[in-house]
Amino acid sequence: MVRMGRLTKRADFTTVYGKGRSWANYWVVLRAFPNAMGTPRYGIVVSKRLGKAVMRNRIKRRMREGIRQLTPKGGWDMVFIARGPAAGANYHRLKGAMCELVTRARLFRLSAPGEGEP
RNA sequence: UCAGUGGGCCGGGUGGCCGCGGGCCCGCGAAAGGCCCGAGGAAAGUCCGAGCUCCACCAGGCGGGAUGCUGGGUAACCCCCAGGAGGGGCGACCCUACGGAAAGUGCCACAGAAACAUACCGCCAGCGUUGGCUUGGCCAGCUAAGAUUUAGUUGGGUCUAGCCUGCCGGUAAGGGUGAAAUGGUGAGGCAAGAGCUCACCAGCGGUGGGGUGACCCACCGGCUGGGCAAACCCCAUCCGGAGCAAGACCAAAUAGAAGGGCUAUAGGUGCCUGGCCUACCCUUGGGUUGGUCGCUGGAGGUGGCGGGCAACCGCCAUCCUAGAUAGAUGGUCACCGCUUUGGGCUGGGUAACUGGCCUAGGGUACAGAACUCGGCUUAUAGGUCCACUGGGGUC
RNA sequence: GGACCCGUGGUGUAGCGGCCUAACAUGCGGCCCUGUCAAGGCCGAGAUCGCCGGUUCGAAUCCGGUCGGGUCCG
Repeated sequence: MVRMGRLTKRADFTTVYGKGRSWANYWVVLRAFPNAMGTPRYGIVVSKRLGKAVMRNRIKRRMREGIRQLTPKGGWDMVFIARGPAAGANYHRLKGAMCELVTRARLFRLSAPGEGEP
């Protein structure tokens, strides 16, 4: 994931948290809010409650890989928050959970249909 | 072969597809392309010690902290090595906050005579003494037989012996306790006892010898009075404080905001003093909360030679080996290792036992650099190597 | 990343090395009071003092280690 496509500042996270809508399932919470730059940006939150540093880094790497496989439409800031059961989920289950949330939020690009199924 | 002790090392591999960070080259370019590099033994806990940066600087004191057998190593250390002492183990070997209780203060609950000052109970009876009782002798009086005398009885004013009580004295052996009781055991000795004497052991002091030293060995001497300093403390040695969110620079931004103190006044990183420095300082409120540097080549790794018992040190050669910043070093699939459980086939051996192949299933740890090193501590599936100890068997 | 603080009944706090078999408040259970509830009164239960070692005759307390919570920084 290129630097431009990431949420890096505390303020960006606060904005998405405060003003954005949210969707959730058993593993992941998605919060999203439109931005002004026309390209999507992503953020990942893994709480310290999910494990030690090795476990948290593994979850973040799997979620980054999941985001890389998605092609949503631009102009939105999205924050994926891992919930407790995500610590025990493998990559495919996490990707499926993230795809489901993006589909429900109708953030997939219209020109690339059929990306919904994991 | 079984059980164990000490030390070292490894801690998955190969391939496909899709990706990430950094450096260099080529580009106008953070684009595309090419080449190279990219987690650990603990990266962890942040428990010690340093480098580095800032606090303007210097000196002294107070306060505080740390260490604590000896000698070395090191930049330094609560680290490491070697040795001593004490303790544990049959042994290889292991463990130890291991200075001082004759500098002072404090504490030692309950129990106990008593917890550190010597009293109490008890034991002894040589000498003196108060009172009482008993036995025997002596003396005096009375009564009976009556010649001195004998017997009985009364009285102690006298002596002796014993007992009780009190004072004085000799003792520290004994005193159900307690975690701990004034050296221990045995023998002699004594009025009773006691290192009072003797033998052995433990402790103390002295002399001589060995060792750099902790300490050890030998001889001699007199005779010995508790524990706790991870209680305050004393002694010796060491330590200024904070920490890379240290700190420096660039850009942007609010506002020239309010209050207070101003020539010995304010400030100067725990406090005080002195020198000295700054001229403005302090408090409140507000703004920025972006980028670059610090940032990775270092008490560095590997090999050889030399010194040293060792830790380690010196010289030479050679190598460059992570630098992220919502935080890279991966995701996924397949196969193979390793290990373990069950089943089947099979080899060696009389047997106990031991090996090979196939198949089904399980497991494959602890854990992620964040300024950098040296240590310590803690976590860790499994595997492997070396040296050694004890028991059993065979030759 | 760094610097610190705290662990004692369900909860919030006390607690001189021996009087600790651990105190107080609140909460909990039962009884009394009341027509009923609250308040009040009486009684009771509830703690391996986070865990593991060490010092001491003796540890909640002193000293190490470890685990779990929490706070602060520019």
